[in-house]
Amino acid sequence: MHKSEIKRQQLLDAIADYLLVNGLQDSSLRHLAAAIGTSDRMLLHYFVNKEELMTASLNLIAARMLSLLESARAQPMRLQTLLAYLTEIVKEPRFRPYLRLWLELVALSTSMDVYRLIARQICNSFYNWITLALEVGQEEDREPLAAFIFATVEGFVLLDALECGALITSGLQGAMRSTTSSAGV
Amino acid sequence: MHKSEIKRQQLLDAIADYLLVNGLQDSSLRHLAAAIGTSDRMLLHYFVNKEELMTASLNLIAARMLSLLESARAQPMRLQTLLAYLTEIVKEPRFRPYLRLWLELVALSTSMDVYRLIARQICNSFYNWITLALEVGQEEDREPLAAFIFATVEGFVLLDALECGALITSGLQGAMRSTTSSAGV
DNA sequence: AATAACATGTAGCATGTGCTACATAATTTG
DNA sequence: CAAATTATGTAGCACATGCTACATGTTATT
Repeated sequence: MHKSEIKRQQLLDAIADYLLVNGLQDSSLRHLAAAIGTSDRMLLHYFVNKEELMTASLNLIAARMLSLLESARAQPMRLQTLLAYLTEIVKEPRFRPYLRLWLELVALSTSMDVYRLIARQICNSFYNWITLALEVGQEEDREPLAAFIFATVEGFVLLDALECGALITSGLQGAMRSTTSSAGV
Repeated sequence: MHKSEIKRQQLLDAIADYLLVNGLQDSSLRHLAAAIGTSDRMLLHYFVNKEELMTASLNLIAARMLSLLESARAQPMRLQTLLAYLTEIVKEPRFRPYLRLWLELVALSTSMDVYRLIARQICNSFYNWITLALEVGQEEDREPLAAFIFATVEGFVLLDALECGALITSGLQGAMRSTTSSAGV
């Protein structure tokens, strides 16, 4: 790998860190550059324009996120256990920044094409992860239940962003009740 | 009500419409003004600054949303029925713009203080609405189940923004299975 | 060592944005 | 009707942003 390639990767890494902490709003070239100790001039030396920079950074973030997910893989679990497990994970400091950024990506993807692709990609990573992490009685239940868990957990991510911790706790409790007995029927 | 108050309300109404269609990204004073047939100069004549304008518009949107929710109220339903009902509602054209905007509000609220308050407010409207729309066997189940429904439906909103219709359908199906039998235990 | 390729700094342009200053038309009010 | 208040236009400022031009140092290649 050429030296410039290495430098490029270092820049991307630093930018990814910045975006995870600060979100996508305060990410002008000058801000980014200042935060990682370089200049806007340099960023445009290593990337053809801002769009390429952002795409590359977000792809890196998506990749990191995927490996984070993989590192959190355990034995397949039943619906209830998996839900509780994911609810805990969602609140972990190492996951939260990624989930926040993902939320922002989804929200922005409706009006900014650049973000849609990556948001979808991360969406698929999540869904696939859940699909494999789920232990089901009948195989035909797997995909629907995974999608259901996915939605519920994403709802928790959203509530977490609003700092509605109480609602999450209560919500998980609700999920438990609704899935143990026939409480909801 | 003074004439200028009326005009102010008309402007707010038009701006609310614009925001619901175009989101919060392309909402510079000049854009807003052009879209509703006036000038940035006029907007700053009726509002002290952009922040006040946005706050007022978003409050109006929140109020509209609340009355939309009220108009969708029906007899209290059991968990499963309510989930299916809400899943339908989420996709309705008259609701979708509000949900999209709400998603954007939540995503931005982590980095922009202005939006946090309104996002929380709408959050509470939703939750309260669900709480009352739910029919439970035991009263102690109400709040947890409401929070659970809330999270799941918000997850659907998020998936809807990504145009993952298939996942929503599948997810609802999963919710059905998990709440009817002991599939998940 | 000479030359080419790359790295980095300084300055600036074009555009967009929130907002203001100053002026004039329109309307209300005494 | 005169005066005061309100509405609206035009111009522009100050700042941020993506990006470019030009120059100069720095490293690599022959």
